[in-house]
Amino acid sequence: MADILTRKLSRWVKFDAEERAALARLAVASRPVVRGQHLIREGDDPTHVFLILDGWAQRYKVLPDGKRQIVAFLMPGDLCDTHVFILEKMDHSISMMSPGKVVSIPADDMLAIINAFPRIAQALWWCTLVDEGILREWLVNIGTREAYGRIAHLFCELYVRAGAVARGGIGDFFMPLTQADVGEAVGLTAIHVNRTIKALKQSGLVDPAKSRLRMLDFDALKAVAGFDEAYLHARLVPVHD
Amino acid sequence: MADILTRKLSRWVKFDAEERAALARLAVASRPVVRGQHLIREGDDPTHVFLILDGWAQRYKVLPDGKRQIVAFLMPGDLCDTHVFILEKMDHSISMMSPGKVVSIPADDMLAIINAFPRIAQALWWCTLVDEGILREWLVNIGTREAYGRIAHLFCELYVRAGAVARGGIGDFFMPLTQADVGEAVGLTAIHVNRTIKALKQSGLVDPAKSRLRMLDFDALKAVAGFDEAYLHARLVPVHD
DNA sequence: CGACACGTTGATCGTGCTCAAAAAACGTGG
DNA sequence: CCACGTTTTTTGAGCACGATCAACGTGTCG
Repeated sequence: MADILTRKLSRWVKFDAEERAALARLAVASRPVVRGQHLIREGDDPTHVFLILDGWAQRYKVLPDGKRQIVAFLMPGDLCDTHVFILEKMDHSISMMSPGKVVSIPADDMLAIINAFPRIAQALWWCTLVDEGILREWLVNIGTREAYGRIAHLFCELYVRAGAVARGGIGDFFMPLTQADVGEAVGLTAIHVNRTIKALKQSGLVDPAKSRLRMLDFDALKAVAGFDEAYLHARLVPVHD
Repeated sequence: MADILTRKLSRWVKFDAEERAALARLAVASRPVVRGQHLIREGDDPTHVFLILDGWAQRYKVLPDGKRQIVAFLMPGDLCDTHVFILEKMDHSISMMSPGKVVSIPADDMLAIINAFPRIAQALWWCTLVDEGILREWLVNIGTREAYGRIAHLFCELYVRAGAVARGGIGDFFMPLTQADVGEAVGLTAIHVNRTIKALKQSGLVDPAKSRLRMLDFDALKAVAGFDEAYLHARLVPVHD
């Protein structure tokens, strides 16, 4: 169960037994978290790194006028910034979007494993670079696409990242976003998101149910989104849930 | 001249003589580059890291329909992704926006210095985290602010990052962006950027000249932009140009 | 069963886009 | 140094995507 991190990192680097053991040791003390619970808040001094074992989280910033912008979604296997603890203050918050399980890894443990296992360090670097790539792609998404393609693109990304891609481009996966969340992620009003999703539904591309997204025609969705998954730098076998 | 990197990194970590020497050795073989010249292109296999010694560069992605999105501006002292070479393929391009000078650092040299000098490694991490913070802030900017505040925010950031902030909030600094560049960075049409800059000018906030931006009232600009520089995680003395 | 979160819909308004064109600034070669 | 082409800035008019305001439905859980 708790080897999600190992499985994720194994996409890029093949580990030996010792490395696997070291990774497994990181994730021993998991704790349950409820929906809406914060892992860390803007302004906090980060002393730990969080590993999501189960559930989805969101990384976001709030403006003085109350507007929120979600800047990332975190899913099982994702590590919240391998090195945040270098900074003195978080410049954003992270909260759970669904109940789940997380592990808090002390900075020292993180540094120790990085120093002891260069191949693990490299895999973690890979993750960091992929996260940055995702951030850039979100910028492209918000900056250049209009609502229809923008939401389609987000759905494509989540589908791939969730490791849920199935043959035939038809499937169903856990996706605990409210329409308001989608809006805050792609820079649209919840109302407009609602209308746009309705259009996507009517085009026979997706069919959102409670906390799930049913993918009806992934190829068509990719086409309307202009989705090219190269930026995810995925390799080897995807993780399944 | 070539110690810009050292000066930048010294914002966060104080180096001893040996560390300074190692950093200086990285930047020996600089080469001149012209405006528009590419340092690396999407799809390339990155084998080097680039250090900008002089001039500004842009990091961007192009969509099939020809739309461009600039995802970062790079200025003197900036390193283009300490670890890109881990990836097999660039997912974006980097080109010069002005003539300048750059250094190509082979991956091995980069790794060597990181392994030999933990404090340098830490400073580079800091840079990476700041770059990510900037990316997140851009997302917030495009996702939540409308044109006026959006462009104001970009100007604030560039002013601070250029190390040009002067007492009184009045000053003048090198900023080689065309209005089209601004548009591609913040997700607006060049035409709308033009009208919006006109408004900023008429409000007495800024006054753009050829390749320069004259800051007329930084405090007022910060106010309309909702600019909070915490995300730049700056410390100690800023670098001056 | 009642409260609250989430989804859905309508009507209207406005920011920013599109298309079109011209003026100004710039760079390059004769 | 001026002529010329190119890039950049500027302006106008009309349109559309998405925001805003205002309800109302629907589901879920205590």
